Formats: sequence, structure tokens, C-alpha cells
Amino acid sequence: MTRKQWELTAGEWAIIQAVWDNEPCAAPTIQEALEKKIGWSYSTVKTMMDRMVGKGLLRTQRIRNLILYSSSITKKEAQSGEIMRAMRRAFDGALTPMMQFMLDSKSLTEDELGQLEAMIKNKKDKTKGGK
Amino acid sequence: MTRKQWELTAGEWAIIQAVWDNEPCAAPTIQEALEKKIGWSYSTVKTMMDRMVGKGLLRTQRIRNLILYSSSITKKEAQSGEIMRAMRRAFDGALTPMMQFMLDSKSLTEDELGQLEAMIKNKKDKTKGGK
DNA sequence: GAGCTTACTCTACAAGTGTAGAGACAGTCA
DNA sequence: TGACTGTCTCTACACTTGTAGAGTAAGCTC
Repeated sequence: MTRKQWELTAGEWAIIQAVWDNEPCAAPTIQEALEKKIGWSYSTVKTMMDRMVGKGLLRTQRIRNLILYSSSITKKEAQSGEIMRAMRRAFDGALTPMMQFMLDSKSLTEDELGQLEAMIKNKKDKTKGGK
Repeated sequence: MTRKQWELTAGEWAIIQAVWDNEPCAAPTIQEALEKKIGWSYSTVKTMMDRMVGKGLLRTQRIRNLILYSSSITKKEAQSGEIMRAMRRAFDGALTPMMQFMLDSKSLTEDELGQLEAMIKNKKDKTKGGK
């Protein structure tokens, strides 16, 4: 299905996160949600949201005079897009070096390392067994 | 030292990669290097490079009538910035969930999984012993 | 010293992003 | 029915990014 790769801007991330938490919801809801965090005015939020509809990131449904927004991409898709961008730009599109870099440069607790190790083991089993 | 966090655009990545490969070097060198890949004209390249100097991504050194450019950030810094951006935006700034997501959603060969496992073991030893 | 080559400077423009004011419109309540 | 409130529409502007043409300046060659 060759899914489209999404690259959201910082502002779009702020908005879509609020949408995921509230959908379906009207623009004022989002504005209120973001008010505290980033203090955008209603116009700002509404403008961005409508642009995001144009891009296919959100979709709308009109109920009388109210416009309800929902996301049209999932959080996973957006997260994946974000990772792909980093991977493509900074690591020639290769995952392993990127993960190695992350392991290498960040301070992970022993606990976290353990968790990751477990995940890998799990994954390995599946790779071997499955298929 | 609270290093500045760099967020390069796609174009800036293209250029700085070429600079890393050739520095110190003049703008035409970079243009030639990128010609094949992305076909930018000299003006385009030069404009971007000068803007990057303004931002502190590159620096210059004038030798008579020639301007030599070098990077003022390392590849590691740029890579790290790219990862931080993804992490901040898409994973609330948390590394482990991001790594889990990567492990989970991508197809890694058994080999790659093995490599990662080894790295983690290594890291774990250091975490434990090293203090 | 006229022309060629090489590199540089200046200027510009379109698209995208962040930002928001002003005004219109509909529903509600006194 | 007039004021108020909530929501929407329109319009606009500054800044960034990608993109590049046109013109200038310096050095080299015959």
C-alpha cells in the first residue's frame, strides 16, 4: 500500500496531539487545550487546522454550524514519519546505525537497557520462528 | 556546556554532508558534488551556504579572492539534533519508547538484532562497572 | 589589454509556516 | 428585538526555505 510518509512541523505536532486526545472535537477545544502550553490564539489554531485538513492530516465533519475535526493519520504513522525523516537525513536511511548511535550517545539506565534487551530477544524469536 | 541543539533542513543536510566530505573547500566544490545528486545551480548552493554561515552551521576563511568553507558542527552533533527532534516531537522526549517503536515497527534481520544485542550487553557492562 | 574563466555579490520570487486581527453569522436569553 | 456569546471566515503579514538569474570582479592567456 506504499503509505504516504508524513512529515509534520512542530506546530502540526502540537495540534494533532491535542486532536488525538479529544477527537472528534471543534477548533475551540483544541485552542483551549493548547492555550496553556503555547498560548496560540483561536485564529492561529483554526488556520493551522484548516491547512492540515488541506494536507490530509485532519478531516472534518460539519454538524449544523459546528465543525468537528478528527485526525486522519494515526499517532503511529506520524511517529514513524518522524523517525524515517531522521533516519533518511542523518543516517543514510539505515536503521541499525541510528539505533547504535542512540544507544551510544544517550544515558540509559540499566533498567532501560534490560527492557530493550528483552524486546530484542523477543523480536529475535519471532524472526526465527515466524516464516 | 549545554550545547545548542541543531535542527537542519533537508537542504542544509545535503550541503553539510558535502562539506564534511571536502572541507575546507570552496562553494563550487560543493556545487559540483551536489550537481549530480540534486542538480542545484551555483547560486542556490552559495546562497544556502552563506545562510548557513549566518546560522553558525558553517564558517568561512577568506584566502585572497577565494572563500573556503568548513563545518562548525560535527556530524555527531547534527545526528544527535535530528534524533532529539524526533524524540521531542513524537515521543515526548523519551528515548526508550522511541527505540522500542523502532524495534517494533521495522524489519531488522537476525543479524542486525544480534548486533544490537551485543551493543546493549556491552553498554550494560560499562554502565555497571564504569562509574 | 581584450577576452575568457572562475568565483562572488545582489536581488528576487514562490511556497510554506507561524501568527493573528476584524468582521460575519447564528443561536440564546432577557 | 437587541445584546451577548460562540464559532467561523477572510485577509494579511513576517520569516524561512528552496531556487536561481544577472551582473561584477579578479586572474590568466595570448
